[in-house]
Amino acid sequence: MLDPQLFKKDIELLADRLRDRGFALDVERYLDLEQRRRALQTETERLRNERNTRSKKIGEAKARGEDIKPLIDAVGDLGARLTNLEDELGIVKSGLDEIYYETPNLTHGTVPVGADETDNREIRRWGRAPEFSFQPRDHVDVGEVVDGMSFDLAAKLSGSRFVVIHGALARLHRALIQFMLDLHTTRHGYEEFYVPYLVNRDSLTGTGQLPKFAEDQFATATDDLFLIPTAEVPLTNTIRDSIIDSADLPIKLVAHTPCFRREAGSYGKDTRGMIRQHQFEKVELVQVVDPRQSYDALEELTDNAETVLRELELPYRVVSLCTGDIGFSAAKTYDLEVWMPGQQNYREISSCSNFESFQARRMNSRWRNTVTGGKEFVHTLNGSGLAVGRTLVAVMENYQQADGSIRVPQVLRSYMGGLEVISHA
RNA sequence: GGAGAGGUGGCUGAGUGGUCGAAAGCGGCGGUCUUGAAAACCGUUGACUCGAAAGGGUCCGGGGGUUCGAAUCCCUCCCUCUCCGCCA
Repeated sequence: MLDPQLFKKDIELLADRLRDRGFALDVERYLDLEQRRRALQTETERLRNERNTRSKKIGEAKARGEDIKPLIDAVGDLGARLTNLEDELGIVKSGLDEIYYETPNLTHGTVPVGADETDNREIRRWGRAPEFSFQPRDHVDVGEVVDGMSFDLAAKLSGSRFVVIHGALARLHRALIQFMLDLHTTRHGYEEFYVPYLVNRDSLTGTGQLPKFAEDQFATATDDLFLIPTAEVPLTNTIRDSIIDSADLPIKLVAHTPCFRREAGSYGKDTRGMIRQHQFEKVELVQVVDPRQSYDALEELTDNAETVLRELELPYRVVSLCTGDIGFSAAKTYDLEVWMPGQQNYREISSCSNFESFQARRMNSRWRNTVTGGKEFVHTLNGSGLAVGRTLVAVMENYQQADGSIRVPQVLRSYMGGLEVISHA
């Protein structure tokens, strides 16, 4: 949520800035609602004041033992008028809330302006694409050769966009998780968290998935709970409705969780393999910081995620998402894209964002500024460190050998009982 | 799932229809005393919101209701605790 003052002070300027990211702010509707809100609120508060004053007088008169009947009669239909006004005000306010909660964040000045992903800016590249003396397979074929991955079996159990992994490949998948968690907790200063995978409406609203993106969430039928689309939701919401001591900043959290996404509207996209699944594992990094440090924190967090790829010796590039491609809640986002030999292309494997105070305002998460003494909104950040399923895919494709076997990356061997090559799951 | 007890300010906790945004204690802040500190004593101390200010409004788990008036009464949901049942 943006600062409502931005709407009040100069709505046209705001609308103009939001246009960069392809969002059409309904200025007319806002102005109409805000004008009515003002009038209704003033009148409602005036009537409440009158009711409060009269009621207090009745109480005083009763205490003195006077006849209060005439005073009660004099109140008349004040209560009914007030109820009507309050109802009307409530409707206008929920209209305004809709605007506030469904308006995306403003982007940072360094974010490239553009319409779609073709306007994203490449920041840097690391590593060199491996050269093969044979035609490299994609991960589906590699998985078939080592017999460790089944989409048919998953379809029988659940449907499309699921996978069953077994044997040594399943262990490799688990090794990636352990490796990532150990790296971030021992070298990057994050505290490991175990969190619920089902969260309530308030949590999803806090981080920005609701109300606008309800169709992307898996919801339970009888309880108002949702499967988390990312550990960002439970991790970031740990600071909801709280005031943080400045000495406790920055807060750096990491968790491994499954992530559940309906992938509504991506029916024709990435249907082959395990690139886009309804369920996947992710190790997520979250930082809560002093607003003055949030852009330094974004660089640090991005580097934390990159370190995973460098340690795994997977070639990648860093891309700054443009205004037309950046997510709803983010002020600035770096995507990490890993080289996929099977597709001869870079594919997103991590997304690192600074949300500035957008989530903090929704969550009412503040810190006590020791200099000014005031309570101010914190800045929140998060990033995948990394998406485990896609990392498995990247390892399978980059480490494949002519016979279809997979070399185990050096840093993972201790997690694999010393295994160096997976030739059959 | 069944039975019961609760949810009040940073914390503990009083308050069962009216001058209650709320006693008291603890904690915090300021002061007196002290070389300094502790103790003691005195004072002070909730949040949000509208307003230039004066001042107004809202908030006693969430939502709804009764009433001129609700922390207090009623309904409903959520959460915590105790006992029983079930269970990884």
